[in-house]
Amino acid sequence: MTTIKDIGRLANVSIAAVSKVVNGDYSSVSEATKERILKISKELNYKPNRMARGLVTSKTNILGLMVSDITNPFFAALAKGVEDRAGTYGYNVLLCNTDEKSEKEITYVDLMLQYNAAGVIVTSSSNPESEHILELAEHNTPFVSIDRSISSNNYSIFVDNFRGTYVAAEHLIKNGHTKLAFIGGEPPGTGINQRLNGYLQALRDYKIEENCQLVCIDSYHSESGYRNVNMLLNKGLSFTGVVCGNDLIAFGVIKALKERGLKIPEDISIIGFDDIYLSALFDPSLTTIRQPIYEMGSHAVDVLIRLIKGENVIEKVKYFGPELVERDSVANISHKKLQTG
Amino acid sequence: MTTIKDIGRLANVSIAAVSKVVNGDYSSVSEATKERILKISKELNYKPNRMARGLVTSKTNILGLMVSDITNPFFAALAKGVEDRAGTYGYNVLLCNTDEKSEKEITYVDLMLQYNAAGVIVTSSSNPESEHILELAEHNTPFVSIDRSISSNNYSIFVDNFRGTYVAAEHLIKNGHTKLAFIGGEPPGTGINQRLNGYLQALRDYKIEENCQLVCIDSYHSESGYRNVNMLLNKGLSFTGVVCGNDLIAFGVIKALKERGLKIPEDISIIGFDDIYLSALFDPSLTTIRQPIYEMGSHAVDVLIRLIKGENVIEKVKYFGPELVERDSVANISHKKLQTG
DNA sequence: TTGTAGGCGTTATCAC
DNA sequence: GTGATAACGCCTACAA
Repeated sequence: MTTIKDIGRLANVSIAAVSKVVNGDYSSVSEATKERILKISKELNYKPNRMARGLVTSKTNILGLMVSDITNPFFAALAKGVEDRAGTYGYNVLLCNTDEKSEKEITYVDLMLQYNAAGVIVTSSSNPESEHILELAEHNTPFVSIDRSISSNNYSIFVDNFRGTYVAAEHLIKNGHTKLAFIGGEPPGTGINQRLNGYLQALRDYKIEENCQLVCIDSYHSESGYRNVNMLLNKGLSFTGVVCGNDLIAFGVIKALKERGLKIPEDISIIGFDDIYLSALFDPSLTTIRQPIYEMGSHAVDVLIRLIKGENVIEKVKYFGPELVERDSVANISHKKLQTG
Repeated sequence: MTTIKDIGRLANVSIAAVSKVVNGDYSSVSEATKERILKISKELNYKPNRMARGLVTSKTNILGLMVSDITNPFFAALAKGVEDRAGTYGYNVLLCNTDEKSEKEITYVDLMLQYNAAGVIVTSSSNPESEHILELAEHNTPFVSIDRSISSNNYSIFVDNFRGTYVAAEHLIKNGHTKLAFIGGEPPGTGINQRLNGYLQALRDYKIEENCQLVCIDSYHSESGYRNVNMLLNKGLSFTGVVCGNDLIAFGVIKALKERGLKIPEDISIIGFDDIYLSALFDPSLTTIRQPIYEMGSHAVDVLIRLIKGENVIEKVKYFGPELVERDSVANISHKKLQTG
């Protein structure tokens, strides 16, 4: 490990000069010494020790990104958006997979604190408790949350979840569906509640009687969709459409329905949420509510950097618009209804 | 930020005593002072500054994990295996997504070096050049590679890729297929070559004439499968089965075939590689070659920890056995052949 | 333009 | 048992 001391010795200059030059500050060194230092540091393949640097500056250029399930392509896409944007600012991102365990989340918050992360981005978690996230604030480490409310006054980014499922349910209704199931994940802050609420509101607005039995709250994995739709069917409940909490759930639902010989969308229409890249590959390709996740990740970084720099951030909470992506998992059954009605 | 100095002052002891106690070494402190220190450090919510610690010990408990595409559930599963295992050793993992760009890989290697990672795990990359990885070795940071050969003598873990595609092709052949296409990703070290070779060897062993036109090497994304199978079909080439470089490619292939009205597996049989969790959800569920990725990740950590501790590692290269997972994307057409033949 | 020196929070050595 | 104190590598006044 070569240090500025080594370079200084070989270049016959003080470590102060070396420090300046390797940090790109040439303001008070002669051209000659600058060249000498640069040359030698390259020859020795000098790499600054960030531990030492971090010790004195008490800041690093690390951004933490905490996701609850890296296995979900949704979060992978988010990670990409965050990484790309962070790169443009010269920051590196440290991806932390909490696996939906709040103990892991606590560990990672500690880690971020102990390694002096410049800032952190936290995403939704199945665990509604978030006090430990506030530790970041206590230690003056700025953070922004995505699709998760931590406290009443932190910086956060949401997709309009309410509107998303409202549009989803509405889309089904406009296609003639009146018996709609809802299968969602566990409540992560206000996130899933809003999704549930959007669905419920759509039912109300269109004067459709709501049936509590058709509402399932479980987890955000495909197994949840698989399990719950089977449960609904086993109970003998009837429905022609299901609004899913995310695309993975939708995949599970589709799997279960196919196994039972049901056809999608002819027999049952499905609508997802997120629009992960696999949704277009599925058969049928999934009609879903797109979250502009890449953009949300980018924006989170923008906000975080401003916070780090102590600059002003105007919007404390920013909502992104969800967007209906029509593909092949929803059928129009208005015609059918007229026949039978 | 409370430091050991603060605690020392409040507890009326030296920082040396505090340092010992907070590190769990009670060997040379009285019960009384120990209690006092513990109590105060808890009250002040003391967190050791790892920068400072890392500075003096010149080691951290960070393990780097470099993956080429976090969007691929295969790597997400690997990350899980690595994280879980690292946790049992008290190490934290820093997930680096290189996005298949060697510039990013270089950046991350630097980062690992600069932050004194205890060790790093590198995985396959589309980029065959790997000299920059050797920088880790130059700086005495141990590393182990998964499915990628860096140098002739680094510690590495492979799945037997050759055997994997051999078995895949053999499976198709045993089901009566004689015209087999191969669609793989770009050559990541020996990885893809081995996969291609396994396929070729199976053809030879079963006396099936190989047709270069049926071999496509592109990338590991679903688009690659989609694009290449369409190309083969557009060329008017005939084949009844395709061996895919990974499951994502297989998904793309399936998508393309369905769009053309072809039935799977009736018209064309598909076999993947990896067995990501989505393969079971697909329609048809994908017959594939399973890599025990979680176990491979675990093992990589085991090896890495031994290297970090300077312990002896017997197997420099470890091969894991791939496993055929039969599902619904392969049809037996022997019967058909007999009829027509 | 250049160099000296103090200090960041820890660990670890060595007296007491 | 306890406590000074010297590193670790770097940044940054402040002097020269």
